[in-house]
Amino acid sequence: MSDENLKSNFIYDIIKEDLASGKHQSIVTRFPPEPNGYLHIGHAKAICTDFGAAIDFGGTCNLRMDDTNPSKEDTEFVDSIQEDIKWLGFNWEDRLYYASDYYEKIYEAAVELIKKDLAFVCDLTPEQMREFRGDLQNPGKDSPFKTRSIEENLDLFARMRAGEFEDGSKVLRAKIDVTSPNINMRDPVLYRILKIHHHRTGDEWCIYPMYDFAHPLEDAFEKVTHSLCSLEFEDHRPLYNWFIENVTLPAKPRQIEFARLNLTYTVMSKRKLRKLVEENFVNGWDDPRMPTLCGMRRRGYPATAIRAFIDQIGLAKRDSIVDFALLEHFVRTELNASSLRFMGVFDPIKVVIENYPENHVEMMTGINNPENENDGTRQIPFSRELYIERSDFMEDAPKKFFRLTVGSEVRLRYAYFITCTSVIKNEAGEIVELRCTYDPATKGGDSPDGRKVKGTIHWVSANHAIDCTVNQYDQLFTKENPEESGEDFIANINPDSLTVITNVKAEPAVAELAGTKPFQFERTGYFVKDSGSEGLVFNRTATLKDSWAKEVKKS
RNA sequence: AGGGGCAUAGUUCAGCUGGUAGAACACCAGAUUCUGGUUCUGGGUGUCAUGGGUUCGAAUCCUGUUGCCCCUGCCA
Repeated sequence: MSDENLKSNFIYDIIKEDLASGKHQSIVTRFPPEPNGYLHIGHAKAICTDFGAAIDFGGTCNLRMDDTNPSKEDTEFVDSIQEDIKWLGFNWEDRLYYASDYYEKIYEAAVELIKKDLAFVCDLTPEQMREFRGDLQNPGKDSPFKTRSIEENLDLFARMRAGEFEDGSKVLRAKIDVTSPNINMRDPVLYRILKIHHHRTGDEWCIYPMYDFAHPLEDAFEKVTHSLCSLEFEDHRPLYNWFIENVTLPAKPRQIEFARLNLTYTVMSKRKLRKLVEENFVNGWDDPRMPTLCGMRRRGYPATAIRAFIDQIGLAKRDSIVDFALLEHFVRTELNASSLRFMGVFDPIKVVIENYPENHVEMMTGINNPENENDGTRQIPFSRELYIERSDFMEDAPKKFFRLTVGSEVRLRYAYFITCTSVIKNEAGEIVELRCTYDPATKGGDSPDGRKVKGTIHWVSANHAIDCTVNQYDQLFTKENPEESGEDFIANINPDSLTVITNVKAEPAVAELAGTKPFQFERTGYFVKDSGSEGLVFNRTATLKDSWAKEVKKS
């Protein structure tokens, strides 16, 4: 990519500079997820940033499972993570790495620090360590074990590895500065004892390195040049650099932090997402209302839309909340270009065309996708009895209502002009049927006399309609920021985030074509077949923009 | 209170070495349209957090202030 077309952000500025100055000939980045949960749209920002920078500058990006805490991790997640990244369209080729593959080297690094008198084995309990650490106002105090000899530390650390001590009884700590105003520098823990089975190394290890120690080493082993992470690690950077300086390493990576993605009407933290799943506020991690990548995939969001979205939001250091409408914009843009079109009636009223012959059926030709001729056409059966959308008829219609009212003429898409002559109601006063007449000369939807109609509405033939089920998804939360001013986000869950409609009346073509790719129910929205259901079950990906709804809201 | 960060349209971001601000989305108005969709045209809605300073000239440089975020796991 040429420089002019490159997006402008502070990280790209740094990379350009490093390349121009000759500090690096080419760049290496990495995406380092911990395999302890499902990826969400926030991770997509990191993925697009890490892989994207490598692509834009002709470098490489590694995928690295940061599996240093066996108590939380599982192979289930290493599989789903790879699936999601592939789906987004990124390729790590043969560069799939695991922190656990470096355990021996990380151990050696710890030994090197001990030998340099820069690390020691500490017997303080977690509670004691907290006391000794001090707090934001007060400096910490040295551990009484900090004075152990190098030989004793070497011996003790080897025995920690050998499994001689119980979980929590000892840790290895760096000797830095317990009085540092940066709490991360107050002799941080390097290794802890965890007699837990690891999903890859099994029972080979009972001591595991902490993130702060392992991460800079992993980056250096892989000769990562730019290690991109989120803002909360800014305070850890001095520690990151301390390890890079004090351990003998093949490279000196640079950590750069950027702001995470936040989106309106959703939550992004793992803890909160887990709560939604575990307490059944949603139906699993891939529930289409979830901001997880698997959820969005099931919802029908195209990967290309997510990438375009991430591209648009930019990269910076300030905390922000991106408008969900921007994501939807890219989803609609993508889907408008690629979706098949069908007609489906969600809330039917029966229409009888009084002057149309009984038992007669005509086939009308519909265009499958006006944005792409190659998608061809289909045949749609038309007959005397039809269904139209309840909202497409009004008895006392305002002037701007361009749909069906008594005495007005509208076009039935791809069929005829019809005029409503009367309304039939039940005892409760509800409309149960509309009687209409059609103009035979308008077949196909055009009038030979050049007469115009203000509205075009969709329809299905009552006898030919097939029933399908539609999951109508809406925002999971009622507030842009569900945890505004410390509110419990659970209290702001939208009770109407899912509406299931079991008897949507659809044209027959839906049965054969709608399962193959995303489609649009014309005038309604975009849909995909639900991957978790049998039969004709569709998830609403997004509604179409609706300027009439806006008009109604105004008055 | 200590440390680390961040403040530019409603929102997310551009704005390089100083020349009174732009994009996308959102929003408003109109045109086109056999989807009230799409497309097209027009509209900037801003004390560049704030006070002071340097300068002919400051969103850009210096400085004071305020606001917001993060940090006291043997999590990452």
